[in-house]
Amino acid sequence: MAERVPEKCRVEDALGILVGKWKPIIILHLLQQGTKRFSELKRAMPGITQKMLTKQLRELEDEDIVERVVYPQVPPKVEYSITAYGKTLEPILEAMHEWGTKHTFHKSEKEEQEQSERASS
Amino acid sequence: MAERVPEKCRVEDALGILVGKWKPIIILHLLQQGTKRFSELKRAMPGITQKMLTKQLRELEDEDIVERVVYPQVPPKVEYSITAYGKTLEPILEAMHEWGTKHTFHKSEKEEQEQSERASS
DNA sequence: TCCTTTGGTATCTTTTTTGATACTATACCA
DNA sequence: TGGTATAGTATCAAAAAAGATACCAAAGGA
Repeated sequence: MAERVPEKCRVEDALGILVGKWKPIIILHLLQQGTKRFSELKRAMPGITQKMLTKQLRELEDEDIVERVVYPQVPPKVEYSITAYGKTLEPILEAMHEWGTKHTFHKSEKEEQEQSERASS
Repeated sequence: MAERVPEKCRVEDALGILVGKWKPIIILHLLQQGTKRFSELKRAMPGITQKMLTKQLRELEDEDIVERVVYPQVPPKVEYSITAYGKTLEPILEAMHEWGTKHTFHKSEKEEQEQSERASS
């Protein structure tokens, strides 16, 4: 791709949305499991605090990745789902998962190699 | 892709390598410009501190993404380049750049829409 | 002799993220 | 009357990331 006017780097924009200890997990979960309510998400992610989950969901909502629907009930019911736009993230996540899988393998290979080097010296 | 044994999510592994305020910039720069010495990298990224650049480069080196070559000279000369393995990150970065570009557009569209909504109410 | 250059390291401070904990409203149920 | 469930918010503390600044070695040049 020869670009005569070098466009600004937008990698960070994508990164900004995926980053955070919980965001990829939340997105993946909603992509794979469909609509979920708050408490279901929370139960599905052991270790996350309410505050964190709320915050991450709000940020994803602001970016139009996640949709939030409130049912006027008591006790409250709020459902979250991935927007059509949010689904466009899927290829990136898949590419990252694939690369990550290879990387895990690559790292363990490298470690073995280093160990045998140490052993023979 | 029907997976019977659900593999562990590796998105985070990829994310871990790309994340950091400067890493994508460094990787992209080295991918596009080839081998560079430390001072060239630093000059190319206004705002980065020496400490940060060193740290990020070390981490990328540890992950086998970047190679570091020291020339025994005074004053020192150290060259950095992307490894063959590091080049496998390119498709991800490209996908992210592409998505990020669309996202920038999407956001500005949304804002315009919200503004006209406010105006008509 | 002193200054410059390069590629760092060592400390300290500030900012940003993340986590822990307590608290709230309100319908329903026993 | 008291307890439960849901989806939060508010406050404070801890940890992690980033930034500012000072320092170092040793060759070469003025």
